[in-house]
Amino acid sequence: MPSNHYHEPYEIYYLLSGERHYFIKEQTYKIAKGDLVFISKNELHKTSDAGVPNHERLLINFNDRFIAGFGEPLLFEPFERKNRRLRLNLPEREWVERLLFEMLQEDQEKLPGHEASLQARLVTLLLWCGRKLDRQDREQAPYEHESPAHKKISEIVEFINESYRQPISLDFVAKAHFVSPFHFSRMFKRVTGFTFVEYVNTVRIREAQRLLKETQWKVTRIAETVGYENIGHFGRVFKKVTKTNPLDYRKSVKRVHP
DNA sequence: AGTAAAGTGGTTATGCCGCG
DNA sequence: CGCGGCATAACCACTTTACT
Repeated sequence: MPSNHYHEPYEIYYLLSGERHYFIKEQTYKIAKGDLVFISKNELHKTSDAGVPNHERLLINFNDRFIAGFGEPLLFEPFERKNRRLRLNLPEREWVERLLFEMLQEDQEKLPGHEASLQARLVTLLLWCGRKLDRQDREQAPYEHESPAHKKISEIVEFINESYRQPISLDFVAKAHFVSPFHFSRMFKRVTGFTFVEYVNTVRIREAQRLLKETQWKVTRIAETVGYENIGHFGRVFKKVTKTNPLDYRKSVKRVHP
């Protein structure tokens, strides 16, 4: 797995043991043993320490194409809900764990038909989760924030996600939300796992990558569009996040020019 | 037009403090 | 325990300059 905080494939995360914090898109979840977590394609996410020293997890990554053939919208249900954490009871955990370990084995052994086998199990898992979430939503109260601080940061993250194209400073954001910049800086790091600038840059570069891929715009224009006033600086940040420069990225990702 | 490297002044992250 | 202030090193944004 790349250490990057967003990626093209969908991700399913299952915590076998330990405890984690998981920031996804705009909310932070406390993840306990036996929880399933769903991260959609290219969504920003970051795990951080929850005070428990060790943890084991299982990851599944897959692309649209892998299950596109089924044409079943319910498959993507878990990735489209507001609450991305699915809590399992003991019998459910046993069932899910068996499924996951079977998938792991199929993936390692690569016996004939392993791909179909993986698809079948993934579809089984996703449908089951989709239905359970459906039921849960009707029966239980919706997602609640861990604390007022989490709620506040959630709102601020949403704000940043909408306004990163303009110049944006920690000081401005903090004051606009009635918290001291000092306090905000700490709170943001604690809740999201990102520092403020780290977060803003990541969001901006992700958008820049999308534009490099999907448009023919010049790098200068893209840099401006995503909120950088200076092309040199944009290049430096881009390299730091993606390990490559804008033009090379475009070349690597564009197959045929239309 | 892009990229890279060096220099600058401003911003941010963070430890330590006090307050309620 | 949540919050705000202060000090300051580290970091970052932005410029300048030079190179492909």
